Amino acid sequence: MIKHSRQRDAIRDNLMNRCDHPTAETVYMDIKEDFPNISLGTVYRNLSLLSDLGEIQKISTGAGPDRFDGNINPHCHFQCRMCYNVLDLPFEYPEELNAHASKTFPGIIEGNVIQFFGLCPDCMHTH
Amino acid sequence: MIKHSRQRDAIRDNLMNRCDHPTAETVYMDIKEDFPNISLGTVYRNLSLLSDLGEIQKISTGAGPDRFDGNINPHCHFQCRMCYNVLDLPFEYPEELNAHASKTFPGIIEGNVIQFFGLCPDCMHTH
DNA sequence: ATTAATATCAGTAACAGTTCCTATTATCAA
DNA sequence: TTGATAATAGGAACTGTTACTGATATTAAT
Repeated sequence: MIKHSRQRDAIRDNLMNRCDHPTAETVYMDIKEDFPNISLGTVYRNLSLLSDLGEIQKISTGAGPDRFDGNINPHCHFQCRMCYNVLDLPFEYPEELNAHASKTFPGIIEGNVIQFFGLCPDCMHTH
Repeated sequence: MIKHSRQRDAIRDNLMNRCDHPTAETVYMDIKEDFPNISLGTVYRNLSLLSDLGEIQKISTGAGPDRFDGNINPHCHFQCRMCYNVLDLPFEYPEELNAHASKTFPGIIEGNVIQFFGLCPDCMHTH
């Protein structure tokens, strides 16, 4: 049974009201302004819970810490190989991929993650 | 300047002669049979180097340690959410994705990673 | 409203995976 | 050969994350 908590609300709200893809540490620093005593462990625990509940999305890129996204609509992410920033990709998500892959796979495919990498607009110009 | 090393050869050969997707630890244990004194750090350093050189592929799934793949042909991976095993998906790789994404992205897209998740054939049956 | 049960908390220790450091050894060009 | 230096073994250190603890907050039942 899940009980309400002000800290969890603040974490959810923080993620819903931003368009970037913050790390747990970033969320922690932000929320500290309203909850000076909040613990980093609490942030991790709730980000993990919200992700399990499907309210937010966890993004593991393999470069640096995990990121989190309040937007759970299917979309792709891009990570810059110079600044490691993560951006949304505004192109239409290829919904048919799961069905396509399922045809030749003897297990059960439940979902997929598509990540692009390269140079972000900023790093492309400054380099 | 890169010098030759027997340890690096062994690491490369190990990856090339297997079809699964071992962790650094697994490669380390395997190679220890031929190089009893090899260091885990050496394995990590060379896996990272070979990956940078494009001779092997690093797979970060966000669940458990990174995996490595001696097959650098474009293909997709599947990770089981129960046993965390990583498998190759034998379907035709959607080569056009980069071009598709580039149309609406103001940066430079250099590559992409597609990962599927769900239940592998083994866990599908035993559950 | 009070109470009892317990989910969540803050704080901190522990943990896993990986990288870094140092003195020694192996490789290779001259 | 020999000299320069890349690579090594071994282990310490680091980063990101999870687990543990006793205290606190939330909820349902009285």
